[in-house]
Amino acid sequence: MSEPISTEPYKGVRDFYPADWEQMQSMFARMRATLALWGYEEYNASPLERAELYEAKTSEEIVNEQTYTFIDRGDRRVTLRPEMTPTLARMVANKRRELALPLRWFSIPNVFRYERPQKGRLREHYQLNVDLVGASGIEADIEILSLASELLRSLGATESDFIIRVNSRALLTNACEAAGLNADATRAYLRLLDKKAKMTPEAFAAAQAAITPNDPLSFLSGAGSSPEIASEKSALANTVEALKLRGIGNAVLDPTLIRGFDYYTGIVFEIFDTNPANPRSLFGGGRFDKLVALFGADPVPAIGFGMGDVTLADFLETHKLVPSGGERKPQLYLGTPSPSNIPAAQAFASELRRQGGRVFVNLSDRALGDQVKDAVKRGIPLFVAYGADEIANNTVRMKILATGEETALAVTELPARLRAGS
RNA sequence: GUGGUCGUAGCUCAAUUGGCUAGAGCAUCUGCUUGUGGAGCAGAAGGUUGUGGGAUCGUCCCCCAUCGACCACCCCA
Repeated sequence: MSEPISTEPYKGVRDFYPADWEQMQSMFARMRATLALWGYEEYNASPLERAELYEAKTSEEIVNEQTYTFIDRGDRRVTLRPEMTPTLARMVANKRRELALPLRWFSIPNVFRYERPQKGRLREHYQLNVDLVGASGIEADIEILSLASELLRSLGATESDFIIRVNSRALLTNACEAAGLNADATRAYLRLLDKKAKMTPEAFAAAQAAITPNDPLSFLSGAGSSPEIASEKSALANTVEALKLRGIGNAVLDPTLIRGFDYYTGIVFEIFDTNPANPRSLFGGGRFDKLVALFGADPVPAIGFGMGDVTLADFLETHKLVPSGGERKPQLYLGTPSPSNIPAAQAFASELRRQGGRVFVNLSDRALGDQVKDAVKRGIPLFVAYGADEIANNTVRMKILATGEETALAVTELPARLRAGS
């Protein structure tokens, strides 16, 4: 005998029992409904990708230390996708000539990172990815930011629950260039800036001095500022202003906002929870105009964001916005006075299902009273016994378990009652 | 990858601090109750105390390792 196999899921991943999955699906269903209203189409892909896909542009640390990468039996290096954007870019590049740009696409993939699990962070999570591909310019930026806001609102959040911080990678890299930083120094500076909020001013100043004698941020205005910086700044300000005019008042400029991925080229944004109990970043995104061109295709501008299910669920939890599920549960428990009635009950259930009823048929030999209890425990709202009497008379008694009320019905009336009660 | 807290029944927790057969509530199953309810009563089942070593006359309790969960870093969603 070998060791018994553990029933626990693999470290950092979750099992979804029906109640859990129902909750996930109901969260996703609302997002899908909103996205459909905005004309976004759902796509999907395999979680397996060639490892090279991530080596060019995803952040170095993620690729080196946080991916599941292995060699397959054909000596190919394979990575379990840590994020969806490179897959999207690959798919777009692959069919570049036949796709009608701009694309409004979304997906809800599971993505994988080899990390130490903790609050809001697991080794596998589901991440809504929303992208607008093939449109550059401020109107595309505004649409994506509006949609990000609308998705939270469609889940019940209000503007006071979150804040949208906005910045521009182009602005920062231009400023670094103006300050005389080379590409490596720029990257180091951006990483540093990303941590600024967590550092003391003295520590930040010292770390900055180690990279450059100049303060790149000082080139964002005044004498050192270039025409490119000026135009990017006004575009960013216009974006925030336009959002206000369109009813999104919780967007603010934040010159220290960076985001981790190296592929961002323009606007970047991040949504933060305003609740002091959960002050973390909820999700974010940005513009990645050069990613598609990596595949040798023509450049295609794109902007999008990714929203993880774990942080989103935490957000909904802290704001008491947890969606209720239940739309897919059975409506009717068909009880059988005797096991010998089961074949007839199954046939009756089939007929009810043909007419749209969601029916659960008892398979046990328990007494009818226990079957009623069973229906209550399963949360099935209606109970009908189907036995010799019902078969002989073509009538049933439909019991509403919440109230105890019983109604006598011809069997032909039952489907309409199920549709009415759904 | 670094540091910390914690692992007892399916779940939530006890166990007089190292000393009798590891207990209770909830949940499950059976009976009272063979054509319709959640209650009640009676009963049953459920444990190698995460796992493996060690120290001790003796361990759920102490030590080491390991696995897992949680928390803070790192990084990020």
